[in-house]
Amino acid sequence: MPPVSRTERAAEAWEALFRAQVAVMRNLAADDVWDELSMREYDVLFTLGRAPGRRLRLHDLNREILLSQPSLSRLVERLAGSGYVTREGDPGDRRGTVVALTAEGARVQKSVGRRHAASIRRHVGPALSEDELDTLTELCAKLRGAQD
Amino acid sequence: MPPVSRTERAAEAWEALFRAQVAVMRNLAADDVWDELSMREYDVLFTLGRAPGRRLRLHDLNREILLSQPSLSRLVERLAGSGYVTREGDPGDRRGTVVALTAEGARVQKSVGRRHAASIRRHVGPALSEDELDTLTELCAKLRGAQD
DNA sequence: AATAGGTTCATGCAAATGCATGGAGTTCTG
DNA sequence: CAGAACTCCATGCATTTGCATGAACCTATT
Repeated sequence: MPPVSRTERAAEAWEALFRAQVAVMRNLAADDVWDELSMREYDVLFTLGRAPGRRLRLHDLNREILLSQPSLSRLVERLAGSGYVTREGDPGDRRGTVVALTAEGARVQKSVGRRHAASIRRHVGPALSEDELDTLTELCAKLRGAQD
Repeated sequence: MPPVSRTERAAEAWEALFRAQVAVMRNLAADDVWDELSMREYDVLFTLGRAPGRRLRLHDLNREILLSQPSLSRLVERLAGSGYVTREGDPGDRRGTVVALTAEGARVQKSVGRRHAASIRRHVGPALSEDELDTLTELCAKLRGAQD
């Protein structure tokens, strides 16, 4: 067996992470829980729900969501049209737009989230031991923390 | 500290994996290596390059690529227009379309792939130790293997 | 062997996405 | 403090995507 360089290990790890994400995502997407919200819409509402005051600047939201700035702008526009979020100017920086989760948005997020969590339990839970799940969480957090 | 259920561990692990994927992906996308191919196009050419005979049925390709069947069909159509792949009927199953990497397609894939690998080395390599990279690879492979 | 049911792929069409750009506001600089 | 440079967001426009559907083919049942 030839020696494996750090570069090769990094490439392997990323490849494995990416493919695992694709495989799991496909199964999660196939589960019948996305009747009220698309996955991306859910991601936005979920991220807002975690934020202090259930509100975020559009720009900050954009750092969590893998979507271009104009696309996120329009996704939020649609969510506002559905009554799930509101958009108001930031008094502290008048360029900014603050996106806030509404009560209805929180309700829908929780409703979908409950079913989504069950879906994750089914697809991810049985794949690894509890220790392995913890290790995976730790390594992914570390990897994420090292970005930019 | 309250006890943590298996369901919660699974949700945490998936959340961490997903967020890490987003963060790394963002950095990889920002690197200046995508002038000849988009990331999705690269993914298709890369996947074909690994396949036996550098060719795959469209349906099999679709299992590796996170894209709907019609979208992949048209992405392959565009790649064929660029001369990077060919499409021919499968003699064994005349419903099928076999997508094959051309020499030019392989050349472009390698050219982009070299720079992409360097990009991965920079963004993923320093984040974890070599043992941790190996562990991450192993856990992701196991997770992926447990899907469907 | 005929028919029903399933599989694989392509196409019409509406919706979503990204890029380029511009306007409004903020911060930096000399 | 004037103006240049930068930041944040929205909009026009072309491209890409997904959904619904249909055509062609394969397979199983009787």
